[in-house]
Amino acid sequence: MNDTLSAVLKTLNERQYQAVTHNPEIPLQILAGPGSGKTKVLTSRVAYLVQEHKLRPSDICAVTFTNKAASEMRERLNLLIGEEQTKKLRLGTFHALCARFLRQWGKTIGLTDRFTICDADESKKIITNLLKAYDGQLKARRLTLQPGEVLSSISNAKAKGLSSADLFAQAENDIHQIIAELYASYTEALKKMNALDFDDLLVYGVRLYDKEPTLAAWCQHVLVDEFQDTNSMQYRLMLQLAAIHRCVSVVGDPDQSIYGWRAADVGNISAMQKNFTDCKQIMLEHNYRSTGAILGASIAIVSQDTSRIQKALVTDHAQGTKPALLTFAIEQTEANFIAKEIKRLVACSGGMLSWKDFAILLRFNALSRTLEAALQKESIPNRVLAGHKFFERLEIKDILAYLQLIDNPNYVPAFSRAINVPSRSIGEKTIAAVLEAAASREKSPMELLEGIYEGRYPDVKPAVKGKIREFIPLHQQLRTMANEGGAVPDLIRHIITATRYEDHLRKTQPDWDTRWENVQELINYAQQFDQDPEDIVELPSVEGEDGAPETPLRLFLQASMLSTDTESDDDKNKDTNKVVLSTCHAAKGLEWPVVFVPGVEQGIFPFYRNDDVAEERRLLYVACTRAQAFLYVSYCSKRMTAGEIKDRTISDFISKIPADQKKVFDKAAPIVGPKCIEEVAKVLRRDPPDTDIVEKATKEFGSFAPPRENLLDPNANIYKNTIRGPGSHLAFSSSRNTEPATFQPARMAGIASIANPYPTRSSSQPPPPSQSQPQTPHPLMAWASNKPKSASGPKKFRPMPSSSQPPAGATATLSTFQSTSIDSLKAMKNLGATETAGAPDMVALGRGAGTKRLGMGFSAGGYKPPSKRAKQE
DNA sequence: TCGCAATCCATTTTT
DNA sequence: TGGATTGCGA
Repeated sequence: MNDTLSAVLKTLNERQYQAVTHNPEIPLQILAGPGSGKTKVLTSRVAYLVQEHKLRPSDICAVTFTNKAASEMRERLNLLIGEEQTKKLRLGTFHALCARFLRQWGKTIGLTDRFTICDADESKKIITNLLKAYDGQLKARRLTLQPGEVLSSISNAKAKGLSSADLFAQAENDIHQIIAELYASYTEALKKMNALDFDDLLVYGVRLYDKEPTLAAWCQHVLVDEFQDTNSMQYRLMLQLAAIHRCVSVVGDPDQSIYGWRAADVGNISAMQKNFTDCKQIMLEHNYRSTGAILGASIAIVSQDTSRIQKALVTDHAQGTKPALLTFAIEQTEANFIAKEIKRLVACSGGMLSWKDFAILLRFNALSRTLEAALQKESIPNRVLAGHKFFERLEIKDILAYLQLIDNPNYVPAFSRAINVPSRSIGEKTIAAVLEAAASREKSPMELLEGIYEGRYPDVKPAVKGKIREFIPLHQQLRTMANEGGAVPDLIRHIITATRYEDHLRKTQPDWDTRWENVQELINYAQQFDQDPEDIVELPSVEGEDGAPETPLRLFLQASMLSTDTESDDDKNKDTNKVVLSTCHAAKGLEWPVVFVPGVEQGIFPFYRNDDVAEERRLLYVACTRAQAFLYVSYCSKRMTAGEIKDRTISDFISKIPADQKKVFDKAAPIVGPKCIEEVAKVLRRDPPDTDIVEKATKEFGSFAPPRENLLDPNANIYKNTIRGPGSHLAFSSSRNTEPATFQPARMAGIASIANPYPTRSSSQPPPPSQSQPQTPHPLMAWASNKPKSASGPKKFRPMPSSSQPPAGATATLSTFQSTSIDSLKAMKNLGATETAGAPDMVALGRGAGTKRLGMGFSAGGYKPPSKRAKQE
């Protein structure tokens, strides 16, 4: 066992240690509450298996729920067992692992190795086309059927292992029957174009091991993270992988099961106990993340679920600040409050908290609009987690379509897209004609076009021959390049040159410049991928059944299709100091010192379209348990819904908390004084801020008191009575009635800027004293002096001027690391870490409040929120 | 086939 | 309210 691992083992509590070192031969279930260090345990267990039990990494299969979790695990393991070993692990999502297995052994069940992975968008398009055949029938019966509906029904069926015949047999009405029929024709369509959708990866994976169980012989140990969110196909896969050696470790938390809508089945936890009768269960109930008060409130919420398995959750942390439960008149007020409150906490903490320490967690993405606007208005840098994904952007899909088509000329979605990009005046009609003609000759659409081009086949009805003069030779060239093992970046460059893609973007897209940058980023990604391909470890080969050697192109396409969050492997985003806006779902597994959960209203929590109320409750629980030190739950009495302002009521999840537990929330935002901050520093394991700064700021601020009155009045100046002294001119600007700002000259430049956390946008206000202390800019200066952007100002993210970077050599001290973070592992490894005195490293506050969505992750500059058409088609 | 304008519609979560 | 879809004319 190496030093790093033994150092980590020493940091574990008894239960954690027990879990890590548990006999590998005996199946293990770890039920781990939020913040109980489950990832640490799982990772350490892998390391332990390798180092103590001498398992070969290539014989270990570790499954995560997201790619992000996989790369986080990979990163931790790099430190624990070294990159060399980590690379050999079979680590990834079920989907990614299955893709790998199927490439290798797919022939066993009649798949070709050339299959294309079809993403949800493309699936939807296929369904939309198939649905057309039912137009008349549906209309006649006055029924409507959305493609999305059909798709999710099919997806659900697949996740449960139901065939179209099964679905048909179960059908209770016409709609069900039609869906079952569509399922059948969809399956056939995919088969014809040699494509697998996401669910198919699992379905065929299971089929593979059903047919050939020995193919799992390599697998000495299976580990599954987020086990409560596995669906029945995934569970079956786990069983199959474990069938031979029966060594399994899973980690999960039934309270955090929030993917039922994706056919996840918590029942797998008890199913596992039946399948492995000797299964050992270890509970991790010690929370290292949150204060007692936050845990108390969270438990008060989740324990309303009477069917829930009782589980304790304890913490060593202080009770801390009570979570706030706030009411607002309307969403704008709520959003404005949150923005101001973020600034207040940054100020009151003397800069110990910075933008990146705040998260606003939402039930659904659309709620972010008001908040983005409010943050923007306050010049608070922010980013939307998830949002639009890089690989879903129009310009990226255009290029990918060409690449997919080279790899698989039968893949209709790629064909339909590439053929008319840039526009060759080949529309829907023509494409339909080509597809039909191709089908009748049993050729791929590309083969047919080549035939037409060479005059071997007659042209189709809307003539196409003249329009493909350049397209066909281009395609042939690309195919040759690819077959000869050409590098993907070269292929892409060839595509964009030959199609004059840049011109095309310029002509068709208003924001062509950022799109063009994204294309460049795609090339970069491909380049990087070429040098450092994942999946290099061979799976055992099967006589005569192995897949063809992977071309760089195929590996690239597979990774692209399966990659959702590209940001994780992109370091650029890691150190961005921004407030995070995220859905509650996407926040799973993450934590922040301060968390806001707005919109806790009936209809949103629980979401009105979800029948599974218990799941919605757990979702709120997940959101609340992300918070380390401060938690704000809020709701509005009115909210704009469906274009109309409607009355709203507080969520049952809050109002139905039994009376004796009601005190878990405070009806007002907390008073954040020096003592509170000291406690927070402890919880966050950070150095407390300079008491001088806090004291001075406190004085200037009066009481550090939050707004306490009349939140229900949309025009209320909620800060009016709580901020005194120089701060009093800082009228809270709600939507309309901004009080006239009477400026009081700053007394001392440095302090004034601290005391002025709420700069108004009023034109009567002179510019803040920003240049006053260039040598030692106070942390708070950055935002305090951050001039509001003009209303129509550029939305682009501007990189920080180098002058505001942290001073060279400023390294975080050991104590600032959070105990279980990657950083701390690095720290343990790198014991030479420099200690730096004093100054909190908060200088790097971002300027310019550009919203940057994380999903794209590639270009550091210039992402614009997706425009209407960005969504492509 | 494409671009613009009128119209309609209604707010989820993601591998 | 904004956005997405549909329908029309060039």
